[in-house]
Amino acid sequence: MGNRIVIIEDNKDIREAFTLLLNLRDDFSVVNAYSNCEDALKNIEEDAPHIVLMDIDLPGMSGIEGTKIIKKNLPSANIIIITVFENGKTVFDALCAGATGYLTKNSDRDRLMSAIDEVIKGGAPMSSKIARLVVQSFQKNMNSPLTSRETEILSQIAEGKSYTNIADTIFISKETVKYHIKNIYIKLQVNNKADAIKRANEDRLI
Amino acid sequence: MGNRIVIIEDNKDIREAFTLLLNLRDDFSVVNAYSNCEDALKNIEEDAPHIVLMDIDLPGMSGIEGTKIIKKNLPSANIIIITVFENGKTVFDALCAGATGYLTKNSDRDRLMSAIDEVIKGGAPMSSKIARLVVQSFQKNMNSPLTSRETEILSQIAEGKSYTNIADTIFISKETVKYHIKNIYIKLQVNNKADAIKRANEDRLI
DNA sequence: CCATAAACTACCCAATTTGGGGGGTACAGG
DNA sequence: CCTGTACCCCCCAAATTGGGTAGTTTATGG
Repeated sequence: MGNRIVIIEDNKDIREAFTLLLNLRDDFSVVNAYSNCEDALKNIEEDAPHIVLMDIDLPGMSGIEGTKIIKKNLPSANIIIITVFENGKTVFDALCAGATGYLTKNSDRDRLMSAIDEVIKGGAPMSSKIARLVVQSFQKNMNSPLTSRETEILSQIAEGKSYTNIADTIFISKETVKYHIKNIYIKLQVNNKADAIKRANEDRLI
Repeated sequence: MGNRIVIIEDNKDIREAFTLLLNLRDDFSVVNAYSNCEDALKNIEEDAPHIVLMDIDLPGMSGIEGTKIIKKNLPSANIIIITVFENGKTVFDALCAGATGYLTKNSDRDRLMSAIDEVIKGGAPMSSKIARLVVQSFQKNMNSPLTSRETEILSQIAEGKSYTNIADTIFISKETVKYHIKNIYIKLQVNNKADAIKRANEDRLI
């Protein structure tokens, strides 16, 4: 029951260190180690990895692009990103692309091992800061200037509904919907739907 | 430097077991343990906890409602949910309410300790299944019927932009935007914005 | 090399939506 | 009693939307 592992990392030293380290475990088997996504993709179906350790900053295609394509061609692969990047955009791009875990490169060797174990057990290993970023992305603004009715209506605006449609779903008149939207626009200092939705997302109002 | 901890858990045995266990550590100090949110909220500012261990299924106000109010009154508090629920809705409601961590009740005592350590270090401890749920919530559909241009335009529709606005931001004519939207509607089998956005969210197209 | 898909542009039309301006009632909490 | 919130109604002009039809160009793959 050796778990098949593929490594994609352009730094030769790191690549070889990972390979040696992981092969020490008899339930792990590094089937291939590549220096770029293009080469890895040529063999991804034959390699049939359960787990891919993926760098982001690679020559040619980025690890995020590579993640998308691997998940398309081999959806069962669990991809763990290992990178120096810990800014929000990169993290969320990687997760959207289909990454299962996200470790920063300061993680020690034990953490790498335990991350793979976690993935096998159905988890999603992340470095502390990354996990906090991810969790914070769900949190709503606790000091919204909007009333609950206004928030409710703004949510539906963000779903693309028309005033008429909103009125029908929350059982008030269209005129009342307009009344609330006018107040929302005043409070958010905007004067159209798009800007209101933008503010709502920026300020986590919905 | 004792980290102030408050426990909110209606089961007396668990509440007392947690209290005893945590007080074994000299860097932890359980300042109070309550059986419901209402009582806890009366003293939350004097208790001034760094960390709150919170059950969800409580008499009176739920732990999720309680989390919202605590985060409103004491935003610096880090709330760790400890519960039997591991369904998606409950998890996301808790995170939206402001929870920093989420453990299921089958977690062992060491996990409880390490979770608190993680929170103090700036992390967001989650049980394996929960972390996977959270990470999966970001993943896009790899088999979208839409072309990349269509996806791009649908995203902007979902941001509440008008055709004109979209046309200007991606430097194509308004007529071309209309052309793409017609095709999007055909592919998604809808005939208006709201339904398209709904389908896009259901099928994780954007 | 040809077929196909994708991206692009254009014009027509009717119905709906939107944003802004008024005006009002009712109820709850400080 | 006053303020905030929620509710409802009218008017208006401009913009948006959805649907139809009719093309060009570019790139990719069989």
